[in-house]
This record gives sequence, C-alpha cells and structure tokens, in this order.
Amino acid sequence: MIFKIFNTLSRTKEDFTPLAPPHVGLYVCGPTVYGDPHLGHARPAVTYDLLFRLLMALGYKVRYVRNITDVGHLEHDSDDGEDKLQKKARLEKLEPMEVAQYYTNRYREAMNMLGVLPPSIEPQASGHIIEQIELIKEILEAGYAYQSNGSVYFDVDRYNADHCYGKLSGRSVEEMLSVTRQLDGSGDKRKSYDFALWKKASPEHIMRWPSPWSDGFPGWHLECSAMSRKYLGDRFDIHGGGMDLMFPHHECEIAQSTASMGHEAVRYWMHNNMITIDGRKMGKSLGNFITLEELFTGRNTLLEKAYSPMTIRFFILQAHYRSTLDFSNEALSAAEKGFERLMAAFDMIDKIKPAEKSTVDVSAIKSQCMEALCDDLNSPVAIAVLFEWVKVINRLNDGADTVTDGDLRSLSEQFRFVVCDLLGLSAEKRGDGELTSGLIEMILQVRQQAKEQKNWAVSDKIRDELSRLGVVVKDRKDGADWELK
RNA sequence: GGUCUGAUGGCCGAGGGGUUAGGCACAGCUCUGCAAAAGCUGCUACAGCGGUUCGAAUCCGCUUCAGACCUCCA
Repeated sequence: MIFKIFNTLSRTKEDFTPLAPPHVGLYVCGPTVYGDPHLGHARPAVTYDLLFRLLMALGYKVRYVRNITDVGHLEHDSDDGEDKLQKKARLEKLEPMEVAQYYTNRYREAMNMLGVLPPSIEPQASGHIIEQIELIKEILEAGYAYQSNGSVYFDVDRYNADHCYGKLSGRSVEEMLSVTRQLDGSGDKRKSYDFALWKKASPEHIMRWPSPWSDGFPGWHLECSAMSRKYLGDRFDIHGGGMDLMFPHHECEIAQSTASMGHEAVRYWMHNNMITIDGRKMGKSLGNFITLEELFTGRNTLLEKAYSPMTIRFFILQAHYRSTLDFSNEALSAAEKGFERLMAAFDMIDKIKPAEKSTVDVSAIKSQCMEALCDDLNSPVAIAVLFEWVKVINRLNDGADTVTDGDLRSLSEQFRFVVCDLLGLSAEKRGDGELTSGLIEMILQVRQQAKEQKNWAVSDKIRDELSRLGVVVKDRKDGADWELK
C-alpha cells in the first residue's frame, strides 16, 4: 500500500518513497517549554503520532525525533530582548533549567495521557550547543553569514542569489523587504530579513554559552537544523510542524541546511493546521488557549465540563490534520459521545456469540482504514469506516446478523489494530478487575431473578444503585449488559 | 498592503464533475414492566453571481465574508 503525503514544497499529494527503506527519518518541531501544554500542542503531537504509528504499520523502521526547545527564543527581535525562559525564571525565582524541566515533565505527562507515543529521540536544544556552533561555522565558511558586534547573522541576500529563499512559504525577498518591520536595536543586521544564527548575550542574560564570537546563545531556527542533521543525517524523509512555523522557522531551516551542505535536507514537509476558538487561532499570543490540564479537569470558564484525554484525541482525529479544527463545547461533547459509542462497540465484540455462518464480510476493515490513512492521513474517513462497523457489531449483538467464530476473531483483531495500534485510542473507564466484574455479574443475576418474579421495586433499586456507582445497566431480552460510566 | 487558505445540512466535520460520507442533535417506529441501550426510518447541505459542460457542491472568473502567515507561537 502506498502512502500519499501532502508535501508543502509542491503543494500536492505525493507518493511517499523513503530515502533508505525500510528506514524512515521523521523530525517534528516540539514545544518551547516555558508554559503548560495547551490544546494547540496536542494537535501536532497527535497528528505526527498517527503518522509514526502508520509508518510502523506499513513496516517501516522509523526514527522519530521531536525536539524540546529549552534554550528559549528572544521575546523581541532586538538585541536587548529577554530570553523567554529567563523571563519566566526571573518571575518565579527559579533556575531557567528548572523551569524548562518542569514544563518538559508537564508536556510529557500530558502527551502520555493523550496516548502519544514517546519519540525515538527527544533532544534538547541546550544539549546541542556545540553542534549548533559547528553549524554556524560551516555557514560562515560557505560565505552565507556575517559577524556583527559579537553576533552572527544569516546573509539572506547572498543566499538568495545562489538559492531560492522563500520557496516553502511562497515569499520573495523583494516583497519581504517592503513589509518587514524595522525595529530599533536591529542595527547589527545588514537587512531586516537577515536572521540571527548567534546572538551576543547582554550582561544580565543568564542563559549563555561561550563561542568563537561572543558569550551568547544560538539563534531561533538553528537547533532544528543541527539536531535533525545529527540524528537523521544530511538528508532525511519527513519534517513536520505547525503551519505557523512555515515562515520564518522552516524557511530558515531550509536556508541553513542548504547553506551549510549545499543541498536541502528535507524531502517531504508536512504542516498541520491550527485549532481555532471562535474562528480564531488558539495560541499564546491571543491568550485564548485552554491548557490540557484545564480540559481534563474542566477548570476553565470556557469549558462547560471536563473532557477526557481520549475524547480530546478522538476530537483531533475526527478532523483532517490540514483543516482548521474549531473548538467548542458542542463539538467536544459530540466527540465524547461518539468516542464512547465506538468503545462500547469495541468492548461488545468479546460478548458476541459465534454462529454457524457469517452474514457479514469482515475481511476488509483493516485494509479500508489503512487505505484512508494512506491517503494523506485521512483519519476522519478511517473513523467513518469504524462507525459502519459499530453498527454491524451492535446488530451482531442483537442477533440481527451473525458471524462464525473465526470471523469474530478476525473482526476483533482488526478492530483492535485500527482503534488501538493505529489511532492510538484506548478505553479509559475500564478499571474492571475480575473482582469488580464478578461482583457486578453476580448482582445482575440477583436482579434478573427479581425481574423474573416481577419484583420491579428490587430490580429498579439495584439498577439505580449501580447507576449511582457508575455502572450503566442495559437490559436485554434475557439478562443485561453493563458498562462503566 | 503582500502571500496563502477556506466558506458544506441545527452543530462538528469528510469528499470533491453524475451515485448515502461519518459523528452529534432532533422526530417517528421496533424492542422493553418502565427507563436506558441498540436497531430501523426520516430530516439531505455544499456563501452569492456569472461561465465551461449533456451534467457543477466539485472546474474557471468575479463578489462577499472569514482565517493564517508576514513578530515568539503547535
């Protein structure tokens, strides 16, 4: 099965062919760890987690690198800007690395709850200062950078003369010149669109490292070029990130890689779209973000209730990654209901009684879902396929359709593969150890006897009490199903 | 101002020249002691105006509206 991937470079879907099969190199821009992870962070994490899982399912050996930006970027494009991490540290009277560590932990916890698999390598920018300095040296030697007052800047004009700056985002240097802001304090740069490779640190700047040029810190875009190269090589397959990083971040990465090596590093660029709220991008700058913890606990005035991590994951997967996804309580609640119905059917499979012959063809569940995902990660269609089968599973449970023992096992296996392995969804409300389920079964048997004696008072009391404890009873003709709420 | 993207039923969201996406909500029916669950049925949309075509939600043009990027941002 061929995986089709939308390459931002060509703006078309292309057949994915790895550079060195069966190996695939995947690099994704991770978070800057200076704040609690929010819903916006969940989108790329879940998207590229799905990609990671799909590539593995296709038989590739994937090295997935997702960085942690702990060096911090400048708050403003000026020489006296304060490091984001440093600012936070000053406010909280903590070491900058303490802040970075705290939010790194928070990020990992949240991702784990969302069922996001840990990447193969999670390199930290602060641990790769040497590699970044080496990369700057190479760019300087190649003649695409210049020193200025202890800082080093990338020479966009020089680069643009030999290569094309702006190919990813579709911008031209001319038009950038006319709109780029002229900021005070950027006098060290020759052109407004030149970007920093190394910044000299002001005396009060805490996060600093020695370099041939000054005590300072690496530029904003350097770490991804340096770390992707270190772990994935001069050329690698896929680079992903949010659409908002396309310019300038990814454009600069391309320039840095090309300037230092003479060729591009990345073969396929992928960009996930944003999560919006009231039609506007959810993000730090607008201050309209909802943290994942707030989502999980419901503690935010925008939230009508708490939503479970898996509901969030399902919500994200129900939209295509290149579409904006609009947040609302209605949309989250709909996702929650849908997810619960999906998982209820999934649990139901084990309770279906096999029959002599099958009235349904279960052979294509997995392949249909794989086909959808191979079409540029079309998870909404894969989920639609699953819902077709939810209906079938319920009919099987009602006896309206039948399956043989073999088909039932195949159905169960395929469903598990798609739901758990590919989509990364897992049941949350299980917690039913043998003792718990045994007790519930026993109580339901007592209730069944009461029902047979038409003792509705007792039977309703049992049902109500169980309901109060979170056990939902679903009566059938002969007995009852139950699930934990 | 420049570059780009989008506008789908009550809501969320796929698709993308002729054929039911799917989910949620809603209504009716079946089942049922009641309720819930489940099943069946119904509601059937593609911003507006032109054009191409046997046929357009889908292609082209214009208009309106919205958003993203051009500054750190997932």
